[in-house]
Amino acid sequence: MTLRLHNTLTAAKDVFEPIEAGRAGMYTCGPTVWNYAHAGNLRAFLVYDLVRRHLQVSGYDVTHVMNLTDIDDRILDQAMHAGVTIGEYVKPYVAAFFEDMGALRAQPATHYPRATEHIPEMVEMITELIENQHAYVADGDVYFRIASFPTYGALSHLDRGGLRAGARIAADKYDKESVSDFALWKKAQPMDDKLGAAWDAPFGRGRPGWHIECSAMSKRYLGETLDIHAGGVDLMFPHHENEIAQSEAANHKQFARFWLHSEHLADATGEKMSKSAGGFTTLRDLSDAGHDPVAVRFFLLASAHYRTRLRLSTEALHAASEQVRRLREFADRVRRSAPGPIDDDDLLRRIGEVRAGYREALDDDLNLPQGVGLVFELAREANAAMDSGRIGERGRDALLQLIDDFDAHLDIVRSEEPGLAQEVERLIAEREAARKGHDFGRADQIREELRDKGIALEDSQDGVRWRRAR
RNA sequence: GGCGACGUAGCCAAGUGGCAAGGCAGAGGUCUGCAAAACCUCCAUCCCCAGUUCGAUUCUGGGCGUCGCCUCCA
Repeated sequence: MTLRLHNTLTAAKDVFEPIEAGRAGMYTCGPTVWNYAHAGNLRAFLVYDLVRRHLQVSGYDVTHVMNLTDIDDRILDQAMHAGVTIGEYVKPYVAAFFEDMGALRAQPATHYPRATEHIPEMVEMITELIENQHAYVADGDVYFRIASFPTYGALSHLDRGGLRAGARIAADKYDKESVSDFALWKKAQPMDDKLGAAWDAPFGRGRPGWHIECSAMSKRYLGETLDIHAGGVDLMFPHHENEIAQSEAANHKQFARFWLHSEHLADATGEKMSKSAGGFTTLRDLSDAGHDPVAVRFFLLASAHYRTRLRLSTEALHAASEQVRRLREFADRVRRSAPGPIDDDDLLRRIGEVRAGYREALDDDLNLPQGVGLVFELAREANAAMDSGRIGERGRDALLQLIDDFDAHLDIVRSEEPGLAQEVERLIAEREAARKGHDFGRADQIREELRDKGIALEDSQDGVRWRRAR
């Protein structure tokens, strides 16, 4: 089986081959911690998690680096208004980011480098770029000279001539050779020292531009050529294009072999969710509205392929939460099943088919939605088999393996149900006694009491089952 | 203006040159003390028009619509 990933660089699904056999180095653009991450940011971060998990499933030893941008114009503005240093300003948002990632069950990255902790690496790279004529100093600022990098635009397939010059910047505000030259270093402004946002450098005191951090930090942790670089589509231009220019101009080596870009999450009106546009939804908002973070995870990851736009809606979130519930219920039932010595070759064959199909779907550019569709199909068949006792040891074991397969990506089943609290157990026993005595009034009353505590009871042939419910 | 993507059921969506996955919602059943869960059944002429083809939802062209990027952005 071969893993194929859609590579923006070639605009095709390429077979993934790492530089070093068995190892994969992945750099992913993390959050700018100027605010809470919104659901669209989280989608991108979960896509990184999916890539990383599937690489692991495929047998790679993955080094995953995700940067934290803890200095940029927005942070500077906000810190100034709040009258604190950027370090102080950013702190709660960094904490919130890790909380969110934990709640969403994203595997922690290997490294979370912060821009402000890697200034020397950036200064070094900028120095190199100035020395080899790819960058120049202009009135204390340092710019990358795009004219010196002929393949600029190759990633986003943008023709430089077609760019609408000066659309968003006042061309006369800067001393640039060309309007599209971008800043590597910004001269310190009067307030910067007070904000803790200025560093000394051979080319003058100041702070780094946005793009240089990724080039410098990825090199520090993963070397000059990355196996995979991932980010949201909106970073493709100019951010990733600039990273390529900086890194390749400084290192004289290909920067990244695979570029993966995840599509946007749209809001209910169908428009891209963005912080600057105002209306955006955070994980906290969703939790407050009663959505389980794990259901949010499933929604963001499994309801649509990562390269298609996905629209956030209450109905879609509810659907995701039902899907999670069904898969958990299914896994729980398989675990509890006590199969006999039964010939279940047909079921076994189907499980084999679905496991292979699931793997194939994921190998085909991480098509988790398709894989999940297969899983649901099989869950129905397997539930029917269990309903009628047509499941044997081997079928049960194969189902457990399948559950492990999909949970390696979804991570919605494991570490569930910590064990019956004694009080719950006592109430269930009391209710069972009442039912035996045909005191259904008391039995229903107990079930209601437990429901109020968030415990749902289900009477089945194998006894009473319980689960957490909202 | 330049570049690009998308349009599949009430909703979210996968997919293929040959009878259109899956989930949610809905309807009807089976099971159950009642429920729940599970299972069964039902629920789509794939935006429109041409063309290529034995055959098009899939390929080509045109149209309509929605959205993204074009130096804040995941």
